[in-house]
Parts: sequence; structure tokens; C-alpha cells
Amino acid sequence: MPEDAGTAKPGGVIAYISSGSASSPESCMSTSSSSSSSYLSTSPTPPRPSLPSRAVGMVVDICPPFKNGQRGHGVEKAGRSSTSAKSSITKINGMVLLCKVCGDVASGFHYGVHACEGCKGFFRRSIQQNIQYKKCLKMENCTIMRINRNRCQQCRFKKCLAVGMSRDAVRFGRIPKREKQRMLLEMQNAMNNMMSNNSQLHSMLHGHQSPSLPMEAMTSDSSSSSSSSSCSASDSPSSSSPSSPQCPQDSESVVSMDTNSSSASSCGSDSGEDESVVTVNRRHQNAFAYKQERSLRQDQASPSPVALETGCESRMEEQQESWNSWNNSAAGRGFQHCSYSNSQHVTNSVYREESEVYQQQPQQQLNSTPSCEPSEDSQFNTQTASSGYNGPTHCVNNRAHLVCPMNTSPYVDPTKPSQEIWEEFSMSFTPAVREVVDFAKRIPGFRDLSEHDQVSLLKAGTFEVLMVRFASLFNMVERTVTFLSGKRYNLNTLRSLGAGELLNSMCEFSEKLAGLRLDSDEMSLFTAVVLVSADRSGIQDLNSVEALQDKLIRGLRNLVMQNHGEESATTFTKLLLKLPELRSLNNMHSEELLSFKVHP
Amino acid sequence: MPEDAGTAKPGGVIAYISSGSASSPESCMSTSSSSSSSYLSTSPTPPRPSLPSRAVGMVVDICPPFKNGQRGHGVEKAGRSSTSAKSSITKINGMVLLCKVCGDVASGFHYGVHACEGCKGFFRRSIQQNIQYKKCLKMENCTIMRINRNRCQQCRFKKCLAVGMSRDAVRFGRIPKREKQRMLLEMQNAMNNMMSNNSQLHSMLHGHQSPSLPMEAMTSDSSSSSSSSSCSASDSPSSSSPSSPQCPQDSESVVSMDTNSSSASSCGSDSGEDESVVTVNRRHQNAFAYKQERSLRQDQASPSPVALETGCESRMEEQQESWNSWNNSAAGRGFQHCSYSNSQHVTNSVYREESEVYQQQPQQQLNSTPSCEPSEDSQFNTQTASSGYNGPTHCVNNRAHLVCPMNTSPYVDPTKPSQEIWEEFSMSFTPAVREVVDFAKRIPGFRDLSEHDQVSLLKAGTFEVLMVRFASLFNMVERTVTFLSGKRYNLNTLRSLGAGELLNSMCEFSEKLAGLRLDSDEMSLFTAVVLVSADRSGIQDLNSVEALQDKLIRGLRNLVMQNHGEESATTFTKLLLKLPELRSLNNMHSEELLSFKVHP
DNA sequence: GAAAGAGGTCACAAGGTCAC
DNA sequence: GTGACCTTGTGACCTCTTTC
Ligand SMILES: [Zn+2]
Ligand SMILES: [Zn+2]
Ligand SMILES: [Zn+2]
Ligand SMILES: [Zn+2]
Repeated sequence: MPEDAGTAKPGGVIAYISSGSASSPESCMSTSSSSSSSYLSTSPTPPRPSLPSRAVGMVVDICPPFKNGQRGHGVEKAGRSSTSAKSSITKINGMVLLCKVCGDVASGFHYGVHACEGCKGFFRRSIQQNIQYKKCLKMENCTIMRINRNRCQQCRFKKCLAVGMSRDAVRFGRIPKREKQRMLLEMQNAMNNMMSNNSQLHSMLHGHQSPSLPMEAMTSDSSSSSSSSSCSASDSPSSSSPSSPQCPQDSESVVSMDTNSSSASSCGSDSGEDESVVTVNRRHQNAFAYKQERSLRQDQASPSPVALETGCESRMEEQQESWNSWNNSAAGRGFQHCSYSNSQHVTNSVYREESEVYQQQPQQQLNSTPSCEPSEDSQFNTQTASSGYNGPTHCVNNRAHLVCPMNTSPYVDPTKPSQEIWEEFSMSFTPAVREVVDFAKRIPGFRDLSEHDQVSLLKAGTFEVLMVRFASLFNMVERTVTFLSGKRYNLNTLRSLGAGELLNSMCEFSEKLAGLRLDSDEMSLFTAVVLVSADRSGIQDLNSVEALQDKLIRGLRNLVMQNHGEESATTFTKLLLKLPELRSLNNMHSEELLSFKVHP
Repeated sequence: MPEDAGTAKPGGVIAYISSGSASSPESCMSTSSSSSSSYLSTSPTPPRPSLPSRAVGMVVDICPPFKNGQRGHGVEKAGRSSTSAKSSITKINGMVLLCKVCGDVASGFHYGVHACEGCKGFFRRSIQQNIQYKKCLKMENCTIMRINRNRCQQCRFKKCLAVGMSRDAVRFGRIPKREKQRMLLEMQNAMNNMMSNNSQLHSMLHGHQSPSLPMEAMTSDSSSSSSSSSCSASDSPSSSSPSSPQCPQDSESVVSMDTNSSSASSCGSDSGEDESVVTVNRRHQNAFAYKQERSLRQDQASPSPVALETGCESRMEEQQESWNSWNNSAAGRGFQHCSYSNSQHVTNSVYREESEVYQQQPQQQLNSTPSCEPSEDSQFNTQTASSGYNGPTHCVNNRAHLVCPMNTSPYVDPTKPSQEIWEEFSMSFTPAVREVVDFAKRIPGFRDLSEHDQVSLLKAGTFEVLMVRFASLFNMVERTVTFLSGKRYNLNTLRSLGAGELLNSMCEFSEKLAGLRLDSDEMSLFTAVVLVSADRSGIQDLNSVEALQDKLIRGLRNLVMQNHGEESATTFTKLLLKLPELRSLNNMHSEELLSFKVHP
């Protein structure tokens, strides 16, 4: 049903504002729009400038019981006069109202109907000047949607009338309270129905950003009649052409894709100077809290700020430190996801597999030597929090950032508050971090470094160690990535969820590393080398670190020389060359993490 | 991508319009460049009729925020109504937008993309009549530029689609404020990218000179409008207010070499945005705040290119290309400039010196051999900072960022507009970058890589190469650093000027590198290895790069084995271990550079 | 007074035109 | 065909009016 967007009947629709979406109010719009458009035609995403970003999380349709002529809804407008002056959007209790004519975000109740500024203006002009529009070039039944509303004036006007716009349907003045109340109830009802009826859809909706889309799909209104067909043929001369390029996969296009999506939105709201990551997190939460216009549920007092606080307490310090280092990375560039909306989405169930994979493969690697081996299963099977979320959504959501194998799943429930997501992620990877710390402790000589330097190395090197240690999660033969939950996901799926260049680089790296065919001892030693070769800024006793590095490297060389026969020299060299690659991955990773934090 | 901004994501190019007289002489360094037109394009640059004479010089970025609450428009069209009015040119805040398809001056946002009248018309015709163009005579990958856009319709149309033109992406009506805001930010971002040293690599590869000088662009703007308006208040606590010069003294401010970002202040212009400032605490000391903005999907895919119409008229066809690629970088962040006005300070003019020094000395070095030893002569009179600079103070000036040996002097005249400072810096290091490019071209096999990959490697590796090549500028025995001007500065002096951890790390690195006692051949080969070992994200043909790396490494190993007797193995290993260190330095450097850009 | 919509305004873009 | 101009809308904002 959603698929054939064609049928749209934007009826009273409601879009829910999910606070979760982007911390920054504005930013979000981007993603959503793309996704939305796409489902329709493959066509490129039409920009949705007008939609205030914070809008939308999901859209719900409401079908207002009364037909237009009626008045009344309780509503609030995003004050434009207000400081921030978001554009004026009409919402009710956090739900965004959509234009009944075209599905764009409504700016109010105009001429008896919730309509967008465009349709309002169009209608005004139409009636003021009594314009006779040129005849429709098609069958006089064009579907009117935001992206194509200007293509056929006759049909647009017709639609305006059809949905009830009329000069005498105007309602002036403030909305009576009763009216408002009633409306609210109605909406809530509608929402509930939807949710219960179609949970799947619901989750998909949550994944979407664009309001209009979904709703159209679901709109059950019988009313409009016209609809459907439209999109297709007529409009789309475009579809044929423009559309296609959209989902290009060639490198070039990929680039652009990223870009597109990444439009920057500014986020700096405040001045904070040097605050630690912790603070950052806190801020985000606040931001969210602020935004959560709707969800009642998440209001709980401020949750614990830092992700790390979640599970384990022991050794937190160090871990915390390492987090900091990750977080500190350079600039975060917003990275993006392209939404290939249309593409088929696969439910991941298909890829669902046993988790043994994860547990075993990797295990061996660090094991042999000093390794840590987490207590098998339990540790890694952290939560299932997400389990409930089946959302097969193809729709890329903002949080795609967390498409990380250290997470339990690449899918994110958009309805979840950001901090919760982070916490889960944190819980998921924390055991691994601890593993690294334990591993480090077992590296002969590591404990002899000053505590400060141990911490510094861990901070700088944890990611790199994890990368090596979990390289086997990236299976380039099957083109899948195994997450900590044990599930495997296809690369393409992950990409469609927002994974970008970092994923590619990691795969690249893993493949090459695997190609060196190290045995477990070598791998352990190499991992140790990786750790002590981590970025040294901040190290106090450089010589000691260097000495340790030297020692380990010699050991590694001997080991390699011993095991790899003729290729030994080459293999050793190649191993060393993995170090700068790891450093690069580390940087990319840091940026993305940071990016997530900035824009959860 | 990780490293510097330069990565690829289509962004927009920006050019600054310095209307009127080609006043800024300096900026025109491009002029000279133009003369050295590319060997590529044989034909002289065609005049640019359509472009208002003041056309572009280089592209760069942009600027300062205009005030918003006001009516000020971010985007203005050159009045067409006015008599002379050349065609309508869309500019934002003084920056000309360039056509995303061909690079000509854009006349507006057409079909979802900033495009020129030509491309707009072409696209319209194409979709209206659903024209099937004749097949491309070449490889269907013609580069579309203003001068040749009519040569291959198929490719032109393809490019149109590729950049996102589509009927579905049409945007009518006035540009939403937030949209404008966003564009501005993007431009800023683009500018920042440009600023990054990698910039003009592409053209250099072609033998061109870099078009521009970075930032003049922002100049006027900043001055004109109150610009950074917002910086103010909330955001940046202290430093921001231009009027009140401050001299931050906190230890924090003293951080990095290039940057001293500490007092970063974000200038979020308006509250409405969903901006959030993230403050990151990096490596203990350096704290900088930056705002990252990312919108998931914005409408127009990437920011549109803009051209600065400076006075100089060099044309940028090809350069445009490179710009595009640079700008493509991740769009995610939006930076703002805050004008810091610092107080006291001295014009560095005093320190200005001939550049011959740089030009010659260094020159030889990479040519045959790598090392450079600036020292020696009289040229290098170690001059102490104190000389003309009255405030050797510990008072770190905000711009301490540019305390970089690639500059001519660590002192910065605070009264100088930020862009001018950058320009000078740019002029200072550009030759060195060119040197790197030339060096790269001479690496056997490098030219066999695809152009894209050559550029990618250069983008990622230029800093690292420079670091190796100029390592000798760091004299750890005497504890001095020789700047490109030939002058030497004491480490402590530099620290007092704001250099921080990066400087330490660089010294560290240089010392260790020197300890390996490589001869010039080894150094050259090592430098080549460094380049081909640069971060590979974005590389298209990984295998080729790897093969080249392999070849060079073997060569290096042989050479080392031959020269270093017993220590050879160790030396070689140590050399390889320098690679990750370089990567780290590169990251730190990028961050600081970025930081400078963010908070000049 | 505050909220909320009708109408007005005018920055901007789609399309059409017609010398090249 | 091209693309500089022109004409005709469009729609983001704003002001003015009505209603609570
Ligand atoms: Zn509408
Ligand atoms: Zn129609
Ligand atoms: Zn063009
Ligand atoms: Zn062609």
C-alpha cells in the first residue's frame, strides 16, 4: 500500500514530530525529503525546503471526521514571530498537519482546509482573479503532490475545490478551545488506529521523515477519487530521466550522494567552550527533551548523560577515556546517507543468522595470546532492545550513523530517544572495549608504562585494536558484515541504511588483512603492536613507548619470518603498512561518531 | 575524508565577487597563474561574455553571515531590470554561484540545481521534448565546462541529471530564510575546503597554477556587513565580540600550531537553526568548538558552486573542476567566522621577506633529493620574534593558528582581515604544494594512476609529504624552526605564539626521522612511499595504488638494505612506522587548520 | 492581548521568445 | 539548437483583520 504512492489523498493528515529525529531541529529535513520522494518515483529527491526540519517523524493520517467545511481544530503554530521563527507550521500536539491538497506541510487552516502556503496562495489567486486555467493536458485527474503541484493548474484548482476550499469556509480568529480539544482526540484516535492496524507500517513510518509520503499512502479517504495513476506517466517525463541517476552507485555518484545528503545544517547553538564529551551528550539530551513535543513517554528526567554510564562500572575510567578520544576527533563532518529510497528493502530477517559467527571467529584471534575473550555469549549478547523493531525500512534515517557492527543492529528505531540509542550502542560495545583493556594489560611491558601513558595509548588505540580484532566480522566474500548480535547484514543493506565510506574502507582493510593470513599468535602480536603504535600525542614517556613498540615489533617480525617463508618480508611490511590505514580508519570513525553525537 | 576537508563530496564552489575594480592585487595571484595556462587546454581562455566583467578569479569562499533578522537577502540577483544589468546572476552575499553543470555563472536555482541560463534552457528543452540525443562521440564522459558545453549534448544532459536537475526538484517562490542560511553555511564550508591546502592540486597536476587565493573572498563581506553578527552573545563567550579585543590567555588557547583554536566561538547566527555547538576536547589541551551542521537531506544536493568575482579575470574552467572536487567534501559542517579582533599586534609586514628563499632553496631539494636545508646562509638570520613584534607576549593571539613553518612568519598582524592572512599563508605555501605535485609527477608510475586517484592521493598526502620534506626545518638541536622566509624561530617563542601539541609532535617526528640518517635518495624514495601510502578513502583503483606502493616500498627497502648495513632492517621498519605517525600529524594538522578556518 | 487566517508583497523560477 | 531576456506564475513572509 505504501508503495503505490500514487494514490494519494492527502486528507487530513498528520505528521508526528518525532523529537528523535535530529537534535537539531533544522537539520533533519533533508533526509526525509529524499526518502519520501523516492518512493514515488525514482526521481531525485525533491527538496523540501519549506518543511521545517524538525517536523516529521512520522506521519499519520488522520482523516478528520468532519469534512472540511467544518471548522475547527486545535492547533498551534510554530511561532514564526517567536525567536527562532521557524516557518509557520501548524501542528497539534506535536503533530504536523499536512496540506490537504498537495501533502506539503500545512501552514494553517486556509479557506476551510488545512493547506500549505502554496496552495493557499494558489487558491487565493485563482478565486480572486477568477482565472480560467488551461486545460489539463492529461486526463484531468492529475495527482497533486508537492513535487508536481505546479504542473497542472487545472487539476490543482480542482483538487482545491475537491478538498473543500472555499471562500466561505474561512474561519477567523483564534481556535476555540473546545474545538482544539476535539481535534486532538480525533487525531489521537486516528493514530492509534493506524498503529494498531498496521504495526509494520508504523515502524516504517517512523523511519520516514517525510510526512507527506506516508500519509498519502495510507490515506484511506475515499474521497478524492482522482488520484492514483497520476504520478506515473504524466509527470514523469522526469521519472525517466532525472530519476534514474539518483541511485547511482558508481563512485562518482556516490560521492554526490553523500553530499547531497549531508547538507549541512548548523548546529551550534551555544557557546560552550571546552566541555567534555559528557557535556555534549548532555546537551543532546536536552535538545531532545526540548523537542519532544510529543512523546509522552520519554519525558523522564534527564537520563544519564553519558552512554558509558550505562552498564558496567568497572574500569570505566579507562574506557571513558578511550571514548573521549574517539569523540575528540576532528571535525565532524556530517556524513550522510543517501537514501535510496526506493530500492528494495530487504528485511533483514533474511540475513538473520546465528550469532555464533561472531562469537567464534573473532574470538580466536585475540585469544591465542593474551587475549581477552569475553565471557562468550553473555557479554556480547547485550540487549535486544531493538529487537522489537522490525522496521525493514529502507528509509534511511538520521541515525544511520550507528550502522556499526559494534552495535547489535544497523536498524534504529527512530522513535527512540537519542540517548537511549546511544546507551544501547554503548552497552553493546562496552564489553569489547573492556576486552581491549584487558588485552592491553596482558601485553608484556604494557603495564610498565606509566598509567598516564597506558591510558593515552588506550584512548588513542582502542578503536584500532577493535578494528583488527573484529576485522573478521567483515566478510568480503559474502559481502556481509556480522554485527555483535551475531546477525549478518548484506553490505548493500548497510549502505542503504546510511553506511558510507567508512564502511567501504573498513571492508577494504579487513579484506587485505585477511589476505595476510595471520595465525592467531601473529594476530595477537600484531594487535599489540597496533596498540602501542597508536597516536602518541600526549604520551609522556615517549622512549618507553617506543622501546615497547620496538620490542613487540621485533617479536612480530620474528614470528612472521618464521611462519611465512618466502613471503615473510612482504607480509611483515604489509602488516606495518596496515598501521597508517588503521590510523585513517580511526579518524574517519571518530568523525562519524562525533557526527552522531552532534546530530543524533 | 578523514584527513582534511578536502574529500569528496560534491559541494559547491564559491567565488567571491569582488565587484568593481580588481582591487585586490594580492588576491590575484591567480593572475600569474592564469598566464601559466594549462597545458591541457590549448586554447586560450575564451572570453566570458556573459559574465560580467568583474568575473571571477578564483573561487573561494565565503563568508560571513549577514545579518539575518533583517531583510538582508542572502541571495541577490543582479537586477536584471536595471539597464546594464548583465544577465541575472545569483549571488549570495557577494558570492557568485556557479552552474553546477558547466561552471558558468548561475542565474538561479533551476530544476533543483544552481544552473546557468544555458543549462537551464538546455535541460528544459531536453525534458520537454524528451529528446534523445545522439550518442557521445567519445567515451560518454565528456567533461562539461562552459567553453565546451555545447560539444556533446548527451554528456551535457547526463551531467544535468547527475548533478540533480529534475522537474521534481523544482522550487518556486522566494528562498526560505533558513535555506539561505544554510546555503551560506555551505558556502562557508566550501570555502573552508578550499582553504585547505589540497586545494588546487588538480590544476597543478595539469600544470596549472592554482587559481586562487583563498580567501579574498570573504573579505569584503565580512567587512561590510556586520557580519558575524551573531557570533556574539551567547555563543562565544569571550572572544567573540569583535569590538572587544581580547587576548585570551588561558592556557588552552595555546595549543596548536596552526591553530589556537581554543576560544572558538560559534557564531550561530540564528537561534532558529538547529544548531548545536559541540565542544570537543582534544588531546587534553586543545579545545575547540565547532559547529557542525548537517541536514540530512537538503534540497539541493550540494551547495552550489559559487565563484568569486574578484577582479582578476582568470577563467577557471578546469580549475573549476578541481574546485568541484574539493568542494565536494563532506558537507556536513557549517562554520562561521567570527571576527576576532584582537588587539595588539603587529603587522607582520615587518617580517615579510623575499620569497626567493623559499623558491629556490626548497626547490632543489625535492627535485633531486629531498632534504632541504634552509639553514646556512645569511638568509636565515635567526631573528627573534621579539624584533618587531612588541607583544611577544604570551598573550596568544587568536590567529596564532598560522604559526606554521609553511608560513613566512609566525607573527600575525591582528589588524589584518582574516582572509588576507590566509591569503598570505596560502601564497606562502602554495609553491611548496606545487612542488609536491611536481614531485609526484616524477614518481615513476604515479602518472599512470587515474587522474582521480592522483588527485586523491595528493589531497590526502600532501601534508605528509611536506612534513617529511620539511622535517629539516625543525632543528631539535638548536630548538628552532625555520620558516619559509628563512628565518628561524625559537621553539619557546613559537609556543608563546600559540603553537602547541602539534608543534611538539612535529618536532618529535622530525627528530626521529633525522635520526634515521637517510641519504637524499632514500629520502626521496621514502617521500614517494609516503605519498602513495596516503589515506585511500576515495581511491578508485585501489589495486593500482597498492601495486605502486608495493613497488616503491621494495625499492626503498633495497636501498635501505644497501646503505644501512646491520641496522638496515631496523631502519626500514622504523621508516614504515613513520607512516602512522605522519597520519596522526596529518590529522592533528587538519584539525587545526580546520579550526583556523572555523575561527580565524 | 494573543492567536490565527485573509491578503498583499515581491524575491524567484518555469517557460516562452527570438536574435544568433 | 542556444541562451539572454521577458512574461507569468509561485510561495515565503508580512501586515491587517477577526475572534477568543
Ligand atoms: Zn498544498
Ligand atoms: Zn491535470
Ligand atoms: Zn551551465
Ligand atoms: Zn560526450
